[in-house]
Amino acid sequence: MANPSFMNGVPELLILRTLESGEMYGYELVQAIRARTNQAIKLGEGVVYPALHALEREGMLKSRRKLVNGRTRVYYALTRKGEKHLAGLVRHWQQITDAIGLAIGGTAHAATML
Amino acid sequence: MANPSFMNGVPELLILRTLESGEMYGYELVQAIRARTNQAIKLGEGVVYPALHALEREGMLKSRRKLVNGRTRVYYALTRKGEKHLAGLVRHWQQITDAIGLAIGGTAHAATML
DNA sequence: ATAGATACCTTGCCGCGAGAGGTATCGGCT
DNA sequence: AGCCGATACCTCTCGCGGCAAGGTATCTAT
Repeated sequence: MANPSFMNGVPELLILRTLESGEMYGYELVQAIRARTNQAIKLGEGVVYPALHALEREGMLKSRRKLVNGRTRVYYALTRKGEKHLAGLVRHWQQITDAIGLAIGGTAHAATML
Repeated sequence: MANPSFMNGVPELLILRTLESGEMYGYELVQAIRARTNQAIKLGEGVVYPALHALEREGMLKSRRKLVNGRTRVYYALTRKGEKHLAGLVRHWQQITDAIGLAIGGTAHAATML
């Protein structure tokens, strides 16, 4: 409860970051993330939609409904609060990966990577 | 079961990688990881010990008991299988972080540098 | 003697992420 | 007309990883 496993919140991070380039709707977001990560990370709708709802509930996002071709789309956009939150998440993620990269990369012998 | 949340297995990775520089016992491992990550990542004993047992069960590690100063220590060392497994984990982790770094780093402008 | 470090271990909880399933509309194919 | 795949939204439940907390025992220093 206090420490939600230092590794969590990546989907949240990805969603928020992707939304930084402009408002998007859920379905679009799912594919955008897939594309942005070169298919390496595929968040399903079962991850994205609930996250979107939670994020909006917390005031990180605001939504507006739009009717396009008879289909309803719900566009989400970052709020100021969401932007600040995102900055923190990015910083945190960078810390984590730096730390792990340190532990993984540099030890006794240099890795023969790349 | 098929896809155990692309983010999992980091403790496992850290443990295996730390063990690469030589055999260690659980308690030592906990502190070593703490130190190697500059206190950024602190795996508790409740994470490390079960992981160690599982890893041994799977043949990634082998252990030997050693008596030092009247205290029992269980030293764990990588097996060949463990080494191969570790290599895979590292590769996978690099993919993930590259992908996320790509999505996070390059906002609008593509970062497909060669 | 008491407390803290060393060293091992297990239990139970919980939240995240994933899959599967559900509704509905649109377009293309036959 | 009928069908299917893509588009677009949603929710439920399950599994499991990671964590805190708790439990045992020995050694050392006060």
